[in-house]
Amino acid sequence: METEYRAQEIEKKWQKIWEEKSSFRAKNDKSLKKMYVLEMFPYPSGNLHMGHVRCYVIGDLLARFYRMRGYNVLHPMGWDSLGLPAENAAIKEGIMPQVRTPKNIENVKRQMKMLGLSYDWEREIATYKPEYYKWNQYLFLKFYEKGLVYKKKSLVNYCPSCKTVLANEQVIEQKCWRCDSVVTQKEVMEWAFRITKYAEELLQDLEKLQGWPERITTMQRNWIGKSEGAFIDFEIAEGVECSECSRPAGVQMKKEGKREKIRVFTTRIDTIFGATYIVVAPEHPVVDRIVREDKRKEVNDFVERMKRTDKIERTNVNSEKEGVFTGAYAINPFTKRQIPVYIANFVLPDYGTGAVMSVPAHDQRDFLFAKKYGLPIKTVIKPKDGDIPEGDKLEKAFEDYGIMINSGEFSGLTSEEGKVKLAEYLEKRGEGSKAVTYHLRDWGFSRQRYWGTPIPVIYCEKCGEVPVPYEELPVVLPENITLTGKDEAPLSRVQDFVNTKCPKCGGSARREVETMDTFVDSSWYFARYLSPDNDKVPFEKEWADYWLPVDIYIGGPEHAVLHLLYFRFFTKAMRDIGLLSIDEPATRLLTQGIVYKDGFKMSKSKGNVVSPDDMIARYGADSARLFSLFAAPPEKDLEWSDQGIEGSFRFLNRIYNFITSFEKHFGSLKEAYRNTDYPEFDQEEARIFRLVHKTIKKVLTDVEQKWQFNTAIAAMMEMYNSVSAFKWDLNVRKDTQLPLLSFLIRSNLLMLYPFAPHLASELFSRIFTDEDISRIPFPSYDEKYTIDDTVTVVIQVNGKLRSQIEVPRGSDESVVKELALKDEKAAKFIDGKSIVKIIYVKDKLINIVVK
RNA sequence: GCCGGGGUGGCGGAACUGGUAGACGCAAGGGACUUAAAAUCCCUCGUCCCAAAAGGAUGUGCGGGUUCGAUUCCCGCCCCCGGCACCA
Repeated sequence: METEYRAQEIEKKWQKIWEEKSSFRAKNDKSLKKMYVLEMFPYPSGNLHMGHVRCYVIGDLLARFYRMRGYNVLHPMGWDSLGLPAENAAIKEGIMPQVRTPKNIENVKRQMKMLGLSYDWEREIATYKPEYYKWNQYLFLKFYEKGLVYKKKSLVNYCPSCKTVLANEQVIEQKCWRCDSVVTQKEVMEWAFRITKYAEELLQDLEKLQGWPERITTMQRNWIGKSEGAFIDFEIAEGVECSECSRPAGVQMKKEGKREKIRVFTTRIDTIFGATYIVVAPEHPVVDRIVREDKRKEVNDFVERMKRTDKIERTNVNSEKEGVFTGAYAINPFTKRQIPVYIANFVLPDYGTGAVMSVPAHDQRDFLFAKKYGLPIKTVIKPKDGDIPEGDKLEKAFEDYGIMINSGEFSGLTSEEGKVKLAEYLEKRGEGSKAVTYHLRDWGFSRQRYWGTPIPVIYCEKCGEVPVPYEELPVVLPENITLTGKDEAPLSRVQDFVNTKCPKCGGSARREVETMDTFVDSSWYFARYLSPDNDKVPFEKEWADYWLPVDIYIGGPEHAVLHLLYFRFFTKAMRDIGLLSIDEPATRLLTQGIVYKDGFKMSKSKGNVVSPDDMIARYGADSARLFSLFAAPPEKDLEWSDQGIEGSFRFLNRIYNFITSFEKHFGSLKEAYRNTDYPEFDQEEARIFRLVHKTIKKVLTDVEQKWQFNTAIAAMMEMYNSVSAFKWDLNVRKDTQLPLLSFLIRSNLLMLYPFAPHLASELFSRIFTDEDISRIPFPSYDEKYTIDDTVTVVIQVNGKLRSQIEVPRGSDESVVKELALKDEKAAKFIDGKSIVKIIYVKDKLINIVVK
């Protein structure tokens, strides 16, 4: 490619200048209006691809733009550098993550610098460094004190071949991603964050996130899954004997003489008169207490089988619903009838109360179960405008709201009324209450892995579980370890690490050997950028109060309910321990679309990666940046196109050639700059002048308000197409055209700067000044120049476009009407017909309706 | 099944609060320059009718509706993408 525009040379030059001048340092100066632009920090896997590039280029565009708009911009970058890929590479290749990670970071950082991304590198952070993860441990301890961290028993994914726990992401179609063995479930003790404590606030505050895409807040809403209903206590019936062995059903009397109870959760308390059986989860602790002796073996077998069954399979909608009768009966508090208690696979132990009342007439799942096991079906709701067959004649459950029937004194109420009345009734009698449940579960964050943050807890035989004192932080990951991938928790093999002294009694004790989920690291990193070097606190409140919340957060939508939920949770938890005073971490969220290549998401494993290195070598960073922004609106997915980037490259070339063609006038152009009207402009000059103002307006609103970078670029291209077709004659019309051209070029380069900063800086410095464009205000426009004196009015006949005329702006209907009726083209469609009416939209169109 | 988002030329995509559909770019075709090619520049480019032009018809997933006028609003469908999914 032969061209005068030597992108690589120009880019190298400016990157060096920016680096030497530290051009993009954010100022810790509270008197300035601030703008915190943040991109989700990457896992440094070694190489970037165009998917990453797109995200960073969007952030960079905004960061550079807001600097020009006069903001004190914070635009930092760091490395999410703990986690499984490095550990697995270490297992495979024997290179320790401590060695590999800095190398990967170095390369990615090189690529970012080659793209000309304007980060404040002074604030760089890396989560793998003890100086960072020390604060994960600090926050753990603070949360621990607040009761936001606890240990619980839970089911996790486990690979029997690798003898290790796997993260959800590592389970691909129920198989271990590394060895292809079928993953099983294992119940282990693990550490968890009490995120459920914030369920309601996390849900409510979604309202505040007006600057987030609705689909993200909707996904979070669904994930939190609030469900309003009631708890109802069912007493276990006494004295119901087994018909075969005559033994009483289970142990019904507790010590205090109270009866055993099963609490169920329902959203349809209005159907309770139709509850003909109870189903509890096989894991439910009550099962063991109520099971009738003759059923014990059958029940135990079923429970054991369920424990072995894969959780994913068990919770699959299509799985066969099966259950076993426990032999016990419960008393329906409204009908007072004894109804059988079953255990079944489809009742989940950790949702609601782990027990449900079954109303087969009004719940399809219960209906099928009842049919299968021959349980009674009783209709208690009828449609508001019709009748319903008796339960045994139903063909499927009637699930809608309606009118209560067969419901004693409550018959005749609507479902809605019944819900309120029945809950009140129960509450009064102490047999239940209104209740709310959530789908959201606590966040189990223990990982039986090496490359993560050690959990700062010590187990002492005498004192039990003891948190590591703050002054002993960080608990550093030991390096004298060989990673084999065969152990459960690699740290458990490092005796120096495990064996320690109890901080309380000084006796011998053992350290926790599990590490934290890396989502912990990314839940608060946005605040660490504010005080990256502070070794006394995770971040200084002073600066948090100034910089936070993040104004614009950019990243992929795949984090909708993972990172973005944890990130919100941490913000609230940190607020409650006094570290922050904000409720939400980010005001505006931009989720950029995925970059595809050949129909697949661009990724290393698919082997369809387009490297920024190649693109930069061929076209330069500015072309790569421009195309990333031009190809589609930022939120939309995009197919990478090699031809597309060529188009962007051509555009930059044309700008370069156009501007440098005036090289001998550069001196006078600098002096001639002027952005106001000239009475001496001829019509064409005035048109160009106005076009520049219009383009500034378009670019400004597209970037600042609409985040539509593709149309902003299109507007600049349009302007270029017009001005390059214009016959410039700087010799004859020097007095008007020099200032016009100066205005045009200056505006053009300043507008281009956030998109293609190197080229813009280069040409700008050749003509105007060496000053950093970041400090020059973005061009402004004058509204009066964006409005033309004349407008095109469309002539329609019966709504169809027939002709168009130029008229002065603001022309009256009478004037336009006269012109329209005289119009030859339109006349053809009017002649011989009668005019019914005429609609005139000022400065837009005139529609003549004829018959 | 439920919840979101979306269907516009050969392709990526434009279109203000209902008012010229297809901006801008890519690809394609033709031409200029060149010994030739690349690069660059100019022209054409939704579909159909007409030899072509002029002109006309038609056209924003499908079918209806409201309106002088609908890509935009309403009703009923179809399809695609993403998320959740036995949630009681």
